[in-house]
Amino acid sequence: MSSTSVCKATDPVAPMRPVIPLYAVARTDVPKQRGARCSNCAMRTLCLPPELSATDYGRLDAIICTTRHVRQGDSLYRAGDAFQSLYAVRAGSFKTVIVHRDGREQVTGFQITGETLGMDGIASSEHTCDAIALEDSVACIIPYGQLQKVCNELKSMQQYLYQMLSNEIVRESTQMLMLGTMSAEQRLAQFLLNLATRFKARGYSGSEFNLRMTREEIGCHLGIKLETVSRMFSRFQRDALVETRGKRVHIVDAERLALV
Amino acid sequence: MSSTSVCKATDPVAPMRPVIPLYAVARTDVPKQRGARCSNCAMRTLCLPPELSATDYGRLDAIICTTRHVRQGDSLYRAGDAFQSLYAVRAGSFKTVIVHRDGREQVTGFQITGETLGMDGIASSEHTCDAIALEDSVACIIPYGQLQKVCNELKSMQQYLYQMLSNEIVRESTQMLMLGTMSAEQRLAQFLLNLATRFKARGYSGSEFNLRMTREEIGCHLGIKLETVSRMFSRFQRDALVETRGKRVHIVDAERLALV
DNA sequence: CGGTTGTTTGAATCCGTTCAATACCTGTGG
DNA sequence: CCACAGGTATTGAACGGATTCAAACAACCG
Repeated sequence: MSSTSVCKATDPVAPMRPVIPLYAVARTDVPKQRGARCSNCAMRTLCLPPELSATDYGRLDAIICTTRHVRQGDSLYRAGDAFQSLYAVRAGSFKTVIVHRDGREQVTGFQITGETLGMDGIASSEHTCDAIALEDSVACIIPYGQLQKVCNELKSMQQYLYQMLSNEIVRESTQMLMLGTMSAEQRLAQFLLNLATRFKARGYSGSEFNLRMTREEIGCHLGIKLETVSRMFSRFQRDALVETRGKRVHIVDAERLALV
Repeated sequence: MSSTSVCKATDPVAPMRPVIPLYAVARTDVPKQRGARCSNCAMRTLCLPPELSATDYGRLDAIICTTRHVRQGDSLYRAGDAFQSLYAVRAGSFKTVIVHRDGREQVTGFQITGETLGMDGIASSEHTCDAIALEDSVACIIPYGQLQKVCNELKSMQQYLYQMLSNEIVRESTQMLMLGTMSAEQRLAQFLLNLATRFKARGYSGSEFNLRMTREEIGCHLGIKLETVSRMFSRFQRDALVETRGKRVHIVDAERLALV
């Protein structure tokens, strides 16, 4: 999620191996801040195409020059906001939520370091969901108009953007499969294994981590009630698949968990 | 869905007002066929950006020159197939299905005339779902590589492609909301109203139409069992919201149906 | 330290599933 | 043309997984 230098530093777990060092980030909630550089960002392997030259990075540095600090619970953008930029999570984590007229809420995704936000806004020039910080977080601002210009000259970047959009489509399809066909137990198992994979890809432990979201937010993502989430955690504990203590998660037997 | 000249012509309902005339299409299942022309296709307002010049259309005609006829039940592409083209439905209709290792199936969407297929394949150069024809259908083949070239010269087309991808993301988010938060009754109501809107946008009746999919396929899309779909149809009938006779649907009271 | 928020667990209830039987529709072949 | 077959749709009754409501507990913050 974040390096120890960022945010509240109350996390004694995930950053034990700070494999991906990040710049120190002031805790003040300054809306924008210069100084971010793609060219030497530790996250660049996650949000940029792999084969970029030094001059390519220079071009991106000229575009993505601001970051935004978002306090826990605050929004990066809200449904209805004019779409102007994509965002990359530089530190911390977010949830994206769509709210129906009648108040129904669905968490459409959780985004951690190196993942991208805001692609829903391209269609209608308006965001269709809220992006809320799960902890004090930092996002890189990627102005869409300028990104397009870069894409016109940098074909690999253009291709990468198409792929990111398509990836989001595939991710959501998978989530639909989960919501449409799986039991509460299976949904939670898949959710934990998916999170584990993403943490591992970032150099953190894939078996021990801290959840940044509440049981309610997990339930709202998986289409089940928070009580059910809690019951399933208890069941996993009983069956020696996962150990939990509050937000702390230890996946004991990933293989069996996948077969639930 | 299709004009009377296409397919089995067993549909006495939807094409009663053939507002969108289509070219006659031979019933033989020829894999590819020349002769399609974007410039004078009746569907062009649906799958292309609005403000194109004659020369712009000429460019597209040079690219999208083949169509493919797909028999009911046959696939346009399958999960694992190499991604090479996007597809636009020219006549008929399709469903897209993801199949989990364990056999679980989820219908991620239904595509009718003028809608687009295949965007899931961009991410990994492989399709991730099956696209199956619900009736004898015709799809325009849009070679992705060549489309990219056109996009590089035709900015409005490029923007449109980005928007189409984003639109798909938004559509899937909405579907997730449905799967995650709504009762069986509400899901079916929303589904029917959504279909009605799309038919209406194509010049057909928004209150009377024929379903092209079975109860099982509807259920598989809505995350409920086919028996439940049937029960909800019966409930709507009892409450004078919708009248059905097999695949024939008449939405009697759309306002109340939306409030279910 | 007290108040707030988040988590766990139990018991009763309910919605959707499962299993099963019957009816229907459509295309096929006698 | 009618009868038949096979897939599709409807309906009932019993069951079960998830929800609801409620209460107790734990963790966190000012």
